[in-house]
Amino acid sequence: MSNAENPTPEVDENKIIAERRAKLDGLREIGHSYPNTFRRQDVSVDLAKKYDQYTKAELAEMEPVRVKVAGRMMLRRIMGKASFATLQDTDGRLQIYVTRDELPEGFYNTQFKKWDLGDIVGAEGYLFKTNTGELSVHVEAIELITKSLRPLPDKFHGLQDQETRYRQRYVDLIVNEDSRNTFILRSKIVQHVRNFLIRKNFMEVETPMMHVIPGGATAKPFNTYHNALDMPLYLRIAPELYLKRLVVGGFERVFEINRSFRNEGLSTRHNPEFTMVEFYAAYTDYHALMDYTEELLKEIAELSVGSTQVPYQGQVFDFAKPFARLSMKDSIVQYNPEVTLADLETLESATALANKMHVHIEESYGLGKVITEIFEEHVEEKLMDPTFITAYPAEVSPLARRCDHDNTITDRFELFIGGRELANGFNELNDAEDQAKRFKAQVAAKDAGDDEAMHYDEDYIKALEHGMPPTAGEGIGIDRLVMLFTDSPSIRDVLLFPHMRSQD
RNA sequence: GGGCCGUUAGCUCAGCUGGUAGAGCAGUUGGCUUUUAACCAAUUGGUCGCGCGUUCGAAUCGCGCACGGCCCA
Repeated sequence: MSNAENPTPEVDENKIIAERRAKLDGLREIGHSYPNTFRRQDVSVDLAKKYDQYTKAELAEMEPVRVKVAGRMMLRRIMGKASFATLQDTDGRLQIYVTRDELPEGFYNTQFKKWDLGDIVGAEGYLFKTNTGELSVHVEAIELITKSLRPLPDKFHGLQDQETRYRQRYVDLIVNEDSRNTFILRSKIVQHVRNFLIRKNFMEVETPMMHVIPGGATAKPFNTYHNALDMPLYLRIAPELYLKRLVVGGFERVFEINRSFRNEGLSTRHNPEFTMVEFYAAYTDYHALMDYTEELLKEIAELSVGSTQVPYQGQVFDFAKPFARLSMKDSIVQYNPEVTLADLETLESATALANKMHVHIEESYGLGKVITEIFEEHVEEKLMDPTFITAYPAEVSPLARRCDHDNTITDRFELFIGGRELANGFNELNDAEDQAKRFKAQVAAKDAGDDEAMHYDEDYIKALEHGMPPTAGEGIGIDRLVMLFTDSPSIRDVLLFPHMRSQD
């Protein structure tokens, strides 16, 4: 709340708001503002489910169905001594029918007709159907529960302005049903992910969001500060290293639906804070995780769109068949016919290829990094139907276990759908000595100027030295998942309050 | 960071090659007891994102900035 010396300036007052404030003053004078005494007993969707099946005549003949409803008044049609209004409650809308002669003397003209669209009202009465067959409440008592001081957007066009929809999501949610449905579905998807993992015997945990050493991903962190401890802290870039400490501790199957923070630019695919789920399972390998992922996404497809054929921005992705599984090198060859596997065998040939394909590389890159850059530039965006890319170079996978028959690559995969990375999983590196070496290589890269490279996490090494059972772990981007299954072009469309630049 | 587009009434939008701003909805007033974006009549409402410039005159042209959208890096 703003403090007393600095009251919030009423900068954008206009005539409409002034009129509504005057109406509120009138309500206050009769001692009837912002009451919390109305107890709603019925909601629109339940009533529709139960009673929409009856005809006007049937409803008129049966024992009157008494209801008590509440909602925001979205539409109103005043026809002299009677009116219809449309109330919007949690999941739907319901029409009410109000007549002058059934309300207390004078109430209809001096109260009801002075209420505004956007006001929240409570009404009691009985159900009936109108001549045009709409289930409605014939009102016998009605009251204003919450006065709204600001006008709603156009009742027909809703709120179109993207910026206002993001900045004032509450208005967007009131007037745009699509937006409301997107976030309802997001909630269901998150719930499904949670239930899926619990069904697979994972345990949900919560680990620190403020890290002394940011780890678990290559990304720039946000800095913060603990005053009492007089120490710098970082907002987590990933929960990975804490979750694996838990596996060391004996919680062999854990997951965390986590908010993580990365200090990078904003785009249609990136928000500085984002949600993912990470899960780790001991005595399992990454093949099993790919199987889980297929199963989970197929279930979410059916939950979200009722089909395994998922439309996204004019395309359709197929979740019915097993996802393609392709090594990174094979994918480069498959999607770039002019390239051969031999081109990817040595640093020299791969560097030559990168130059030929206009892929930017640095002197310091090893073969694995060069191959990864080529993959990211010339394959990723072509991976439409769900595809697992496997065999990631060890050089770009500092936390993944090396492949038993080729120590330059790791037992790792990423899942791509619609040209976007959606998940990342691998057999976890549980060799403390190898992990220590990889951290040192990361620190060297950091010293050489790579500000996304990892720190050396001594305590994590200590944990691994106690012995971590062979484990596979995976992270799935929840925001991107929701984008996919709600056919949303921008991550901002699936974040209730996307980060925006300050308006001042 | 670069390119393109946008910003006009509370909302949705017009506003041409420069002549001082309009509609629909919402609001206000009146009419209407089964309406459906109700309807009919009258009516209020604007720092044309911000700043500088060109011009007799700028919502309109130029430059800069802010915020947003899309594309690219």
